[in-house]
Order: sequence, then C-alpha cells, then structure tokens
Amino acid sequence: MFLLDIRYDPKKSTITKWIKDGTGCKPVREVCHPKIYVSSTGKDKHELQHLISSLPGVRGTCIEKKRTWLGSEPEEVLCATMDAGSIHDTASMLEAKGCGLYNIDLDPVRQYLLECGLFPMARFKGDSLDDHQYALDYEVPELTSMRLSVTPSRDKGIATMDDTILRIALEDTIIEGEDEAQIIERLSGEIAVSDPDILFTDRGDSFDMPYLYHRAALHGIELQLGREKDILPDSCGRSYFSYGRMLYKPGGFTLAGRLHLDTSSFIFREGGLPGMIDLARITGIPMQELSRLSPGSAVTALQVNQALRDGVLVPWKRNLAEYWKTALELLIADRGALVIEPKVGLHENVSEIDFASLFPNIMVNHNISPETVLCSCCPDSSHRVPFVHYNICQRHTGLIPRVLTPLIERRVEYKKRIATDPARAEEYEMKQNMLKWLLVTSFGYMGFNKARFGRIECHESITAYGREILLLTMEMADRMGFEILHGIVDCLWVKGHGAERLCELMTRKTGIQLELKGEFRWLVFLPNKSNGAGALNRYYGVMNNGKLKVRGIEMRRSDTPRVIRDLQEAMLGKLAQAKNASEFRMKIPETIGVLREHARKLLAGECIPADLVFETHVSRGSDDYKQFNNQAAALRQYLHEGIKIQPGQSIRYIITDHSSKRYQKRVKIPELADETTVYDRAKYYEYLLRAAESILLPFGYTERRLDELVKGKVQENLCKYMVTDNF
DNA sequence: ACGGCACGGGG
DNA sequence: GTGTACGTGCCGT
Repeated sequence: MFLLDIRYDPKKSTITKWIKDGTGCKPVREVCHPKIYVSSTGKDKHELQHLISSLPGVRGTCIEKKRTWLGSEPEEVLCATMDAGSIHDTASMLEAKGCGLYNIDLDPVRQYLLECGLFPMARFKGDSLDDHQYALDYEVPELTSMRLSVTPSRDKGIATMDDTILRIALEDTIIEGEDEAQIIERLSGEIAVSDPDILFTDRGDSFDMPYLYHRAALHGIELQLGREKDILPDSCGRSYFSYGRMLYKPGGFTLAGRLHLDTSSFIFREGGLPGMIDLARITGIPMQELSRLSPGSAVTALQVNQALRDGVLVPWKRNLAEYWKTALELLIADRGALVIEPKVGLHENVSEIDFASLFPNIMVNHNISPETVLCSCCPDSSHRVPFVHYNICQRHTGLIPRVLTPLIERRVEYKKRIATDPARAEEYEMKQNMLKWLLVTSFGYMGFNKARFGRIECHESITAYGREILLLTMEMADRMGFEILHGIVDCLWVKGHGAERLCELMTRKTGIQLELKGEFRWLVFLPNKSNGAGALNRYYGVMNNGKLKVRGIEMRRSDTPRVIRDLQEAMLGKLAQAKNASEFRMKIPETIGVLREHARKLLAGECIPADLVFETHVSRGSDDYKQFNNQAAALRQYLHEGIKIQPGQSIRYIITDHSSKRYQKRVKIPELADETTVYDRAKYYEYLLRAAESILLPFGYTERRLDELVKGKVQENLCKYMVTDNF
C-alpha cells in the first residue's frame, strides 16, 4: 500500500489520504487542526493564554518549549490549535498586540505529514509505515496513467472558452461528435472506467482543464475527473515577479485521489516521474502541488522541515512583497562572483573547466548558514571569510549545511549508479538532475530578501569564497603555463595542454571537484555589439567529440523566430566541419553562401508564417505599456479578438509592417493570418543580417558588409583576403 | 542619448 | 506562493 496523494479541506478540517493498493485507491479521512505558535514577548503568559483561548476558531491552547530562531535556546511559547479559516485574522490581531507569531503560513498537509513522520508515496504494511523518507532504494507503486488533451473548434482562429469542443483525446481514445454534452459525459465515463492514477496534460491548468469545466457547466453537467467530487480552484491564477521577470501561474486543477500532472511543468521536464517522486518523498510535498512549484520552493520546504524537526519555529513573514534593497545594501550585494572578460576571437586548444556544485559545496565546507555567519558564540574564531572577514560558528553545524549535505551525497550516489547500473541509468539520471536543480537554487535563495532562511551576509560569504577559489585556480593555471581566456563564477576557459593535471591539483587543494568539461578543437568568443569588448556568455565552439556548443546568440533565445534560428544553425553547421582554426577560416566564405541563400528565400517571400513567429512573455497588461512596441501591438490585437492576456503569459506575432503605428498593421497574430498576410521582408532581412553578424563579427563582418556581400556588390575573394589578415 | 522591454545559465 | 543581480540586444521617444 502506498500514500498516493494527500489533501486538506479547510472547511471541514479534514485530511484525506489516498491509499493505493493492488485493488484500487481509496480515501482515508481524519480530522486535523493546524497549530500556530505565539511568543508573549514580555506579557504575562497565562493572561495571554486566557485571551487566546477565548478567541473564535481556537480549539485549544497549551504551553510548549520551542526555539524562536535558528540557534537560539528553547523558550516557553503558546501553542494554539486552530480552525484553518481563523488563522490569519487571529494572527493579525495578536501581531498588532506585539506578539511574535510562528508557523502561520505552514501548509496543514505538510504539518500533518511531519507530525506523523509520513511522506508522499510512502509504502505501508497494514497500518504501519514500512519505508524510510530518505532511503535511496525504495519501492514505487505501479501507477497507471492517461494523457488528456482537448481540441476546441477555434471559431475565431485563436482558441477561446466560447469555442465548442471539437475533440477530446484520452490516451488512444478519441472522443468527438456533434453533441458537446455527450462528448463531456463520455469523457467522464471513460475516466471512471479506466480509473488511472495519473492524468497527464500539456499545460492543462492553463487551458484544457478550465475550458473543460467551463463547457461542462454551460450544459449543467458536473464534470468529475478525480476519484471524488472535484474541488475547482477559486482563483483564476496570478501573475508574479520571479527570476527577474513576470511569470504567470494559472490556478491549479488538482484532482482528488488522482494526480493531474503537467508534462511541461519545470519539475516534470527536468526530473520526469522518477525525479518528481524522489523529490515528493524527501520534501514531503504531495505530487500535484510539487509539480506546480519551482525548485526554490522545494528548497524552502526542505529547510522548513529541518528547522521544525529541530524544534525551531518558522516566523511569519507577512509583508514579504514590500521590501526594496537600499543603495548601500545593493552596493554590498554587488560584490558578487568573479568575472574575467573573455578574449574576443578564435582560439585553439581550449579547455573548459568547472567546479561541480561550487556554491553548495562552499556552504557545506565552510558551514555557511544564517545563524552561523557572524554568530555571537565564537566572535574571536580564526575561521574567517576571505575579503569580508566575517567569523563563522565553529560549535554548531548550521541549518543550510545540514539540509545540503544529504542532498549532495544523494546526488553523488545517483551519479555513481548511472555508471554502475546501466539498466536503470535513465531513472537515476532524472533523479540526479532534479537534485542538481535544488542545489543550484539553494544559493540564490540566500540572497533573496523574501527567503525565510536567507541572509545577505551568507550570500556575500559564499561569493567571497567563490572568488578566492577561482583566483587560486587562475594562479595555479598561470603557473602551469596556461593562458586564461575567460572565467565566470565557477568556470574557466584556459588555453594550453594537460588541463586534467590542473583539475586534479585544484580538486585536492580546494576539496571541491574541478571537472574538465571539455576540450575544444576551436572556440570563438564574441564581442559585445555595442562596445566591442568581450561579451560574457556569448560564444560558440566545437569540442573534441565533435559537439557544437553555443551560448548567448539569437538561436539560443526562446523568442527568436525559426528563420533566424535556421540561419544560425546552418552557418554553424558549416563551421562545425572545421577540425582546427585554419580550417575554420577557410569555411567562412561558405557561411556567407548560406546567408545568401537564406536571404534570397526570405526576400522572395517564400518563408512560411510558422517560421516567422516571435514568441515572447509580456511583462504587463496592454494599457501598461509606455511604448508602442511589437508586444503592445500584439496585445491590442489579442484584445480586439476578445482575449485578455495576463502579465507573464506568452504571446505570438509575425511582423507585417514594423514602421506602422497601427496595431492591426504592425503585427499579425499567426492564428489570424491568411493568404493576404504579407510579412515585413525588410525587417526580417535586417534580423537575418544581424544574426549572421553575431557569428562573424570578430572576423570583420558587420551588418553592412554582410548586406553588401549578399547583394553581390563585393567579390567573395575580397572577403577571403580580409579573413586571413585578421589574425 | 537614454529609458523601456525581454531573455539568459546549469547538466 | 515567490531566487538575485546583471549583461546583452534592440526598440521607441
């Protein structure tokens, strides 16, 4: 028997556990009230307890000994068992009275699991747990799954909620017909009969699910896709700022007793089902919630779980959004990682070397955690952070290292098994990849002003150690006769032979694995187009195994139309045939030929609309754009069709007349395009030249020269002359 | 010239 | 329920 899913109903204060065994999946319910904690800070404890006991929604109170911050001694605090619906009002009132409040926004499901020592996908024997949360070898239930997708009639070209359902595909079954109500009823029937554990969709929360329930409601049908009456999301989604840009998260259509998983969600894409199950087990986050989260939330969950197990309460962070760094703080934070400007141009015999999980390893090796950096118990410690000279606790291992150490070890073990257990290599690869992402995000969280267990001094300390390690590596490389071409954060590009030796030496010296990522037959670092200096993260090259590595240029961007991507791929394809630098130079004229052919096709109007589409995420609503750009024009066009795009959602458009100030003329939404739609050839040609320039700029080819070459004003042999002269 | 707007990286 | 900051290119005013 396995714990497939678990959810909380705040109205009825009940936990429902969905237990799967050989015969099916059944709900087991129990009443459960979440707990909150209150510290009295100077007031009389018993008077406060008396007051809280009398508040509405409070089921009971008691006094417990807990730590109110990492590393502090346990003290007496009040614990109130609550109706979930009353928590926020009660907390606000007590906060206004000057009380400290804890565990306020802890999900009741996670509280419950932690208290019972349970976790998603855990195995039972009878009534008792027969599993271990952090086990590496565990049994996974045999899960049955079906893929669901809905096709709307697209009456206006673009899919809308007003379209009738054209067709529903449920795994191999196609449901279609004249009568929409019948289609919906048949879907319900098919799912009830097949009774799958998982329903896979492609972005089902964004379209398929809300659309299906909306159509069902129009016919007065109460659609049920879960194993019990569905609970629909009460909000239709929200936009939020993350990763430096606006994102949009639709309301989650999670089902009762059946897992609705989106195959294009980040966690599924990166970890697949094995990675997601592994992560659900160790974080204690149920599969359906987990599939809708970012790895940062998984990291937070691990930290919160560890803190709670240590008897530490989680402070309520209620004004999370209203905090901006001051200029001084920004100055401090700015002393980030080390960057060496790349040497622009073509290079041979280059090795890329890179420290594995540098920042997580630094946090573990140097015990970096909010309560250990600048701790008050060892102010005179000789263990100091380089450059900033903070003292670090020598007596206690911090929360962050205690969370990270098992993750690092788990990943190392999975990586080992990829090699030793080829039959399950793919599964272990997905699991280790998922863990890699947790490690990557664990660093950024330290400097994140909204993180529960973040602290800017930790962030600074980590980058300080990072700088020291990279500087040491550069010194060693220099002494061994390598030329340093470029370096960034945890990675160096060095010119010379025998980089393995350098890796071995530095691994031994730092205790962190320095890996030889690859040796390049040749490598081109590209200049910044505005000032000509070496651009960080813009380069391409061919490794010894023949694989092309490309970073930063147009073809790597998600908003680049296919025509541009195709051009760059074709040009680089030619260059990739070169075995060394001199062959590379000989290949350049061929890339001009490639450009000429692509340009001819484009200017002749032979490109198909699908290849011309720009797809971007909008950061604001249609009215909030200060400038009339392509995005604003496309948004207006969507709105004209009755479609409201939320900030963070993506739009698609083709440029039809880039200089036009009229939104209907400037761009065209591809679904609305017809035979009369004509793309802006001059503009796309300009983009084509720029994309070619991105690749060839170090060799003297500017956009203008490329234009002349394409149009045939300059002879090709002249450009050959230029090339050989360039080095 | 300068501000507005969007996207990247990792293995 | 939520990673930062920054580099880069291109566009509009």
